[in-house]
Amino acid sequence: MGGDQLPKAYEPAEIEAKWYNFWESQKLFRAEEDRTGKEYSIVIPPPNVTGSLHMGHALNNTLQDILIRYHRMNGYNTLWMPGTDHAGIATQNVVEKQLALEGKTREDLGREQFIERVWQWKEHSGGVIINQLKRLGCSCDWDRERFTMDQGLSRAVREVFVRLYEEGLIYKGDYIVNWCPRCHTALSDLEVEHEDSDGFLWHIRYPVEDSGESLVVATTRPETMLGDTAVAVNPEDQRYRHLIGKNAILPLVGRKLIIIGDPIVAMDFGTGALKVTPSHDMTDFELSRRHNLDRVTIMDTSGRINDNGIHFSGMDRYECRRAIVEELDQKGFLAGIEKYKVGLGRCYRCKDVVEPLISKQWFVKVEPLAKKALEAVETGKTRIVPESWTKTYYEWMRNIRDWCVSRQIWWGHRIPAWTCEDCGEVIVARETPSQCTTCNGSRLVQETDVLDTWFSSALWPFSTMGWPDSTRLLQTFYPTSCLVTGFDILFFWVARMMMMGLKFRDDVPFREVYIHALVRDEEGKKMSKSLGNVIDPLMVMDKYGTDAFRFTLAALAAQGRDIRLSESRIEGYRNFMNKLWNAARFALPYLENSQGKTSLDSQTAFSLEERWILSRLNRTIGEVHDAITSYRFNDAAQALYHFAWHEFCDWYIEQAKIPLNASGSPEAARAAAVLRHVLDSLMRMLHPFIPFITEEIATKIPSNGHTIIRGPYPVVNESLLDSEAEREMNVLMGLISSVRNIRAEMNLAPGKPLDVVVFPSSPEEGELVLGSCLMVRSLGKVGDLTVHPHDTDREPPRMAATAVVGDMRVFVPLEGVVDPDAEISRLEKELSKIEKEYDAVRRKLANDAFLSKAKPEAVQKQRDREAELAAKLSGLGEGLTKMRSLKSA
RNA sequence: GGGCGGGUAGCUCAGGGGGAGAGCACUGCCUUCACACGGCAGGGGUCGGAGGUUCAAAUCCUCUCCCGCCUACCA
Repeated sequence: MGGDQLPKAYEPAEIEAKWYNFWESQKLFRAEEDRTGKEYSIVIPPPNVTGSLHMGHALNNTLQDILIRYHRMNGYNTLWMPGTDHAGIATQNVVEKQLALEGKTREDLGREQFIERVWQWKEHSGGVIINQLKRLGCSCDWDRERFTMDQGLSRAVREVFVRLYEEGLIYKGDYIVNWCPRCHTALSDLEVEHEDSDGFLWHIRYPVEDSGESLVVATTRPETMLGDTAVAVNPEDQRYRHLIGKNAILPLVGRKLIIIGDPIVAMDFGTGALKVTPSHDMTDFELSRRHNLDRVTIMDTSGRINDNGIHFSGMDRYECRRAIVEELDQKGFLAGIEKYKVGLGRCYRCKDVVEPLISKQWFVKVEPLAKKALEAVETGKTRIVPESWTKTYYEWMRNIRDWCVSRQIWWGHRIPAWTCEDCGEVIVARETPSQCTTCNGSRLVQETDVLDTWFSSALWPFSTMGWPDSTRLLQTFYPTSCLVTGFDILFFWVARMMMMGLKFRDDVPFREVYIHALVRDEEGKKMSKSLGNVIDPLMVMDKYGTDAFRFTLAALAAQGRDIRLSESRIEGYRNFMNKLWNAARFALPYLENSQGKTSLDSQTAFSLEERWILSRLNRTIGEVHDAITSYRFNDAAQALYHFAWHEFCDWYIEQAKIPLNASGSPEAARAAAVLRHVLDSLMRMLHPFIPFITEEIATKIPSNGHTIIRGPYPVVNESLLDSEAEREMNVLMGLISSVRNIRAEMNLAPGKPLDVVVFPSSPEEGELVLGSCLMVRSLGKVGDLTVHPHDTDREPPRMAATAVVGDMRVFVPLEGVVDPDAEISRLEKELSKIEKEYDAVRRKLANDAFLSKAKPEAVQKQRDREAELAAKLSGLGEGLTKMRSLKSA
């Protein structure tokens, strides 16, 4: 034995690298598109090419890998489709920052050169995150890696755009959109982050023409008054209704503003009068459509006041605000200022304050698409887990608004639309047209806008599989089995994939969506670079190993709750890895010749301890299976942790040392066979969670072959479930624990053997203890173990510590060893605890209402408990009485 | 304004109508031939607050107070 020279502590680094290289080089992650049978597929939420692995990725991809590895081991033809997203604005910003360091702007380079530069950057450092995913152990089918801007996906994007356009589901028009003055592009509603910030509500007096009256309006953005074209009041408002139809005069500018009545105006907010600035406010834009109002744009795309801004023109928006307020004040138009929490919209990429601005944009008409996406979830074609998110999904789908898909940036899918400079015809086509379809002119100019990044992401489940071609891959793996994602992109991505999948594949993109929590810091804040509260997953993997990290994430991934990651938790699971490692270090030397000698099917041959561990093993297999298939990763992790550490290591291995050391005996061979089976099953069960250490250990088990990555995954063997063995082991473990407790509480030396006398409550129990006396003596450090026959007169030892296990009495004779006071206080402590419980149970059983109304099982349970507690009380009570009398004697 | 989730041991979190759980931290003993990243034995909680339903409530209902998130055209 001991041929293996395993290090005492598990050292992950080398083992992780070794196995990942092996798996990848042997193509063990490969999906077989031509194999029919049961399939399981997941498309990865493509990380941004700009990205480096953060906690969100780590969690997301660990969970996917668990599902993928689990199904692969269970014999499924498994596809995990990997890839990255071009991340339009984000990536463009990164490269622009690099240019800024060289003192250049993208305009200096020009569009073509700039895009070339982004591609260079992408080729050069865009793969970082892929390597980090490999480091995490992700078993993606890397040969199929895709990129949202590669040729195939670009083709899919154009195909979708053209078809939607042809069906009238894409249109172009002047609308007010969220505009980022820093990124110089429109943003979708979703790309705007809202926050409350300290601000003011300014009250401004607008004189009413031909009357001595004036209207006071309230606004948080006084600078926009330069673009006012109306004043609105609620038609029900008695204060103002007589003014409707008259004109107000815009201070400083002198423009006439029609006073309109519209129910949108809240009478109880501010002054009840609303200044209307159609070009710079979403609500006001709506009002202008309803009431046919003029629109005056007073700001340019950088947030500066334009030529319509009289003498304020050229000012920055905030500079203008200060100047206007000052001038209004000077000229007596300022009626008041109050402090107010203003809702600000910020660009989700650069955090600059978004400006509502009118511009020409492309929109997707989503209502018809949303309808089907809604139905698909309602009818269960796609199931959202946890279910609570379905409500959120419905809510959004029902109130969905058209999707602004054009972006005024350079990096992305350029919109496949051309305008004829001769006749003005707009041509939308899959391929670049050479001449105008209307006038045959050849002066065609392509649209400069690109598409929202999420447009291509929306096609991801089928574009990655070769669509619009009808490929084998699509036929085999679409719809995918599951999508794993965070709720932060439920609308951005999940909802849109649903719409596009149903539209273009006539089927849902995935049968299930598992929505996991967000990883937050210890204070519950979202981890982000700008907050400086990130825990770097790469650092964690370096320090604790990938397996420990993955197991932590799985253990914390309870449904419907955010994860607050703390390093101490990871450390705890690192220790678990070490525990597994050392269990293997112990076991492996015994397994050299164990295979084949004992069949695990012949239950009768096993010892009680073996029947017990095999039963517990199979129950755990069942629990883990249930947990994984219902996305309760934390339950699976906990069941495995508990079984491995507190059943297998703490009890089974400790006990197995006895037969194993009787080398050459049949008991030794059988114990080795069981040890081998349990260790092997445990590694296989754990493999989806912690692939590296389990592969290392499992492949060291003699005759196991080269890898467990393709399974099989353990399945429950019903014939090994053994409630009787579990019950009996509980008695024995209770007995051993009670001896240990006496030893510890009475400060007896840990190494000192204690004699133990047992009064069993039945002949069977006596045989049970005798049958396992080796284990009891070894694990309890027992010297002489005396089991009194059940049916004889039994006199407890004169001076002994007492314990009760079930109905069994346990005595540890302590004549001359210890002060009775120690035993008295130990018993008193124990008794007071039990008495409290006992009283509660008796009160319950004395309650007629309980007896008559409660379920019979519940009553019986309480009766059983009462009996058990009574036995304990009387046993311990007797011991106490005796000890007291001995003391006084 | 609307919606969702959460407030359980010092910390991080499970549980979700009938005996309050885990990990870490803590206390005591132990360097026993797999593991001190360990073993054994312990201590610790009126389950945010108030009502209600029930024989029985941490768990269900109502109200309430905090915390977080999503969403919204009260400027």
